[in-house]
Amino acid sequence: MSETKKRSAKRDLITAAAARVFAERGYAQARMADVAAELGMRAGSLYYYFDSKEGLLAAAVEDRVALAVAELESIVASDDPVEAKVRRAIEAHLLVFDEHAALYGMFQTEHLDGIVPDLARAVDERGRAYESLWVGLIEEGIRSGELRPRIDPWVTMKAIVGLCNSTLFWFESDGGMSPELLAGRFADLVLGGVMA
Amino acid sequence: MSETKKRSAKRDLITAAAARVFAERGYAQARMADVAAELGMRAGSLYYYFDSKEGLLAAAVEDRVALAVAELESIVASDDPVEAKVRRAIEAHLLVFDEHAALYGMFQTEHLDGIVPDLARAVDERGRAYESLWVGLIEEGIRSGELRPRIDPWVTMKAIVGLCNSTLFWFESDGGMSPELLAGRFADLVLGGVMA
Amino acid sequence: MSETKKRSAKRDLITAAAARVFAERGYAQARMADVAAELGMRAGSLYYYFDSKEGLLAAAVEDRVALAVAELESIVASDDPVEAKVRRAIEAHLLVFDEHAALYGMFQTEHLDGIVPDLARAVDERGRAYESLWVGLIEEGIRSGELRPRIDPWVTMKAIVGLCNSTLFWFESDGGMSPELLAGRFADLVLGGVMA
Amino acid sequence: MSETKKRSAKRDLITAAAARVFAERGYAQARMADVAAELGMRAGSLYYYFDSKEGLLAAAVEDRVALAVAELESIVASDDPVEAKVRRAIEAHLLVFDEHAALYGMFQTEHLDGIVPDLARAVDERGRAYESLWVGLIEEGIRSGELRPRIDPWVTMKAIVGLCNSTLFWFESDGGMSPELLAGRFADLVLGGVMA
DNA sequence: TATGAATGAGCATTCATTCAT
DNA sequence: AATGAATGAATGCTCATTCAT
Repeated sequence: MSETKKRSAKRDLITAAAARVFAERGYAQARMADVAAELGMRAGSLYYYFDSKEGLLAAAVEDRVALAVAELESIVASDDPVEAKVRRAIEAHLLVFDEHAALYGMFQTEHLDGIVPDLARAVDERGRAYESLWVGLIEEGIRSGELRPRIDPWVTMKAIVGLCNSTLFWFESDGGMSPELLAGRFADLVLGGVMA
Repeated sequence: MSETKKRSAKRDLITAAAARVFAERGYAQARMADVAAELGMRAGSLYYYFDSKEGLLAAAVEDRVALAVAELESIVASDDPVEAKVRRAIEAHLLVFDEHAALYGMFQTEHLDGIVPDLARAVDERGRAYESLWVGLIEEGIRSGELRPRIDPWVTMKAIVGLCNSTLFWFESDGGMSPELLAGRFADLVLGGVMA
Repeated sequence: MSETKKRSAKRDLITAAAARVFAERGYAQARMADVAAELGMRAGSLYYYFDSKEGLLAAAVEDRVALAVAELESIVASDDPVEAKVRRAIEAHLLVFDEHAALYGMFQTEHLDGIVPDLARAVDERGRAYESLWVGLIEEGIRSGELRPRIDPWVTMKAIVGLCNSTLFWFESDGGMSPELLAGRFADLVLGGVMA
Repeated sequence: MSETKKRSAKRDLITAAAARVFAERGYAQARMADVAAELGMRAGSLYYYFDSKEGLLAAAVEDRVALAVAELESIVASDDPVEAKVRRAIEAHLLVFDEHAALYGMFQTEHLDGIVPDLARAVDERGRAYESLWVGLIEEGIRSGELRPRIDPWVTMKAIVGLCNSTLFWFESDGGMSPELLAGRFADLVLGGVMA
């Protein structure tokens, strides 16, 4: 049991390192030796914990995908007005990204379907679920009169999610601005636009 | 001259094919044989036109990067009101992306600095120039009173550009919606927000 | 006939260029394009004159190998005293080398048996004939009492020929010393040694 | 430490095999697979010990070049009469060649400057040092009256060194004659010539 | 006669993976 | 649990060679 725990802890260390390395250099450019070096180990040793590079990628990704969906689910289900929900959802999105930037970066930048098709499919499904929740939220706002009746819920969702996702390519929370503040600005833009 | 033209035309065919293949599978996963096959050729033949895989990537990218910057430049320099400029700029962005989706996709999804550092640097510079133009446009709007005085020009620029860039991951113009229409929706969102 | 002559003349130009290029870069490192460039042509054009790179090598070598043997033959057959014959033979050797340095350089420096076995065998035979003539000359000198009775004819031959051959690695007649002068010094050394 | 020793020992085995293969087939014609096969390994495995084919060549050559120079240095510095020094130097030359024929063969027969310029330069310098020692020895003999005053030290050096070097192309100590015996004959020739 | 274009075989090199220790 | 060593498949690249024009 203690052995098992130690092994599991080490696995976590490795997946974390892998997520970092994969995100930084790209999955294809990253070598197993790079991941191992990050941990002061040798490439061969990783195979004591994982079957393959793809397996390592899968493990690095698998557990953490569910988080964002669950969070958004609870936000949507709450009794807040839609405006508040949108604000909270955007903030939640950026906070998750901020914490797991390396991980989510891989979803955007890697051609995972050519590498780990099963995993890619699973991730895709999660993504669709996430998008559905957003669409539902927007439709709720339109129905309740809080959002403009003429906006296209699906396009709007794509815009908001795309906007949030794009932070992966440039935002670093240690760069002066907090993710919460950035989320506020984004929400302002999305809700009220820039026109005077 | 005719020979030169033919050669140049073939080079263009190859770079186009390369951009497609690189964008689809990712630069690292793409084999020279894939690019060649796209043209009914064999891998070795590509070396008659290009020195290396990296050279092919560079050629595929190089010439076309300047376009977007030039276009935005002329839009910003025009006499339109800022609102119209923003609308036109967003539309121009999406139109360029629609036409060269494969190409611009690579900028987002590949870790080019690890592969072709010089090219990556050059592309980066263009990107910064593009962003500067947007920031200038937003500041102009604030000064003229057309845009809200409290918005942060840089963050707003990042939001708009990120929003437009994110279409690379999902938008296909043959999917029912024209890029012009999508651009209009995006401009509505950016300018006026979603609140009723 | 005129056509044939022109073709033959061109073939000679090509073999000369090939000998030069092969000797300079080594047969394996030399590309057909290098040989062609030496003549302001393209690689493919050489195949109008020669079947293959090996054929080109063979042609470059073939005709000229007989020269040295024939010359030495006539020297040995003459009525001069052995000392004079040795002097003349050494000079002839260096003169041939000086004129066809590129060509003979290839015999020494290339692993021709791994590349053109038939040619290598033919060249080898010529070489043995050449050596036999030298051995005969030395034996003649011993018999006649002109050369020391205790020297080993074969080893002596190897020494003399090796000595002459070694000039290929350093001697250039435009470097200040004439091949005739060098031959004289070599003959002095071979005949009388260096001891006071 | 033991690990390091084992690794180093293996590296030596590989460089030895490489020297053999390179000398036999020529560097360009030799495949990494050939070198590996000589050791019962596969080509890829060599890269665990060396960076590249060129690196392997460099390693094969590097350490062993200094030997001959050092040996000649000590001979020249001794108190023997010049005649004895010359005899010893020739013998040393042939003995080194006999032991490392494969290695030194490459210096003569490969166009190393086109392949590993740095290494070629380094080897060249050693060669010049070696020649300088010989020239010095000959000048010493002339000054002391042991050698003829009229001989040209540099040409004489080239002759002696060239003579010794030429053995690389034919001499094999298991062919009946010992290198020591051959060296003796060469010294007789060099010192006293062949004339009766 | 010469060339531009294309080919395909060959080879160096990389790297995930295995395995005895 | 980890490593050093070895492997083999994959792939970029070179270059002799072919051939239609």
